[in-house]
Amino acid sequence: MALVRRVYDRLRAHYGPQAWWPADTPFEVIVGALLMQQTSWGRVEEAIGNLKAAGLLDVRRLARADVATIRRHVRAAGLYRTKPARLRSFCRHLLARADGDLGPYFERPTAEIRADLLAQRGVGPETADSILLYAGGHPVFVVDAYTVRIGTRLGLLPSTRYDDVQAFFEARLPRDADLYKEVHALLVVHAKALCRPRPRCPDCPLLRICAYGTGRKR
DNA sequence: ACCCAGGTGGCCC
DNA sequence: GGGCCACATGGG
Repeated sequence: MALVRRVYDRLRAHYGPQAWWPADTPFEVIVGALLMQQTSWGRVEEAIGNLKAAGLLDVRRLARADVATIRRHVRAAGLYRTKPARLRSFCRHLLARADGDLGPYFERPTAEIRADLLAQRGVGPETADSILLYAGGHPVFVVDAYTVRIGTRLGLLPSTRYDDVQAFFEARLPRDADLYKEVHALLVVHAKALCRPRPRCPDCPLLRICAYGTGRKR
């Protein structure tokens, strides 16, 4: 049986269903994705909470707000000299491109949307794919540092380039957005729990799969 | 006092 | 193409 599938089954059995991304609306997912870079979810949650409390968690409001005002609310998410401006810039793009309406925005071929997202400042492959998958429901597999860490530790990845890792997983899983969401979420949860930079292997659910577990692969 | 975090863009060879 | 580096806050 395919290894990737087995990894998923074990993680799922160990950690249970994840139901990511935590957000009330697709727009909130987008804001979260733009803020999430190189910080922890708690900081993003705080930033989004601040925006929400200020009535700013809205495409038009954010598109019109002062960068300084946005910065005040999202400061805790770090990188405050880049993120606020990029957030506003992205909102302006959504207005120009789809009148701020995400329904139509996501009703195009995946590759087209992805190219459009990647053209925005501050949107790289992971952010673009997170938006596609978790806000738009498009079946693209999201790769992050954890995916690469676990994949490498399992001895699975011939290349660690983003597109290669993505293609690797997409080739080994049915093309299903909900499945992609769960697999990605489980990889993150597992990396946070046990697959740290210095791994703790004794009760790892991937024990006889991971090279760190028994010294054997498979 | 470190090191790390669900990246990205710029620069260098 | 691959390999560094800055970016900034807050937590362990």
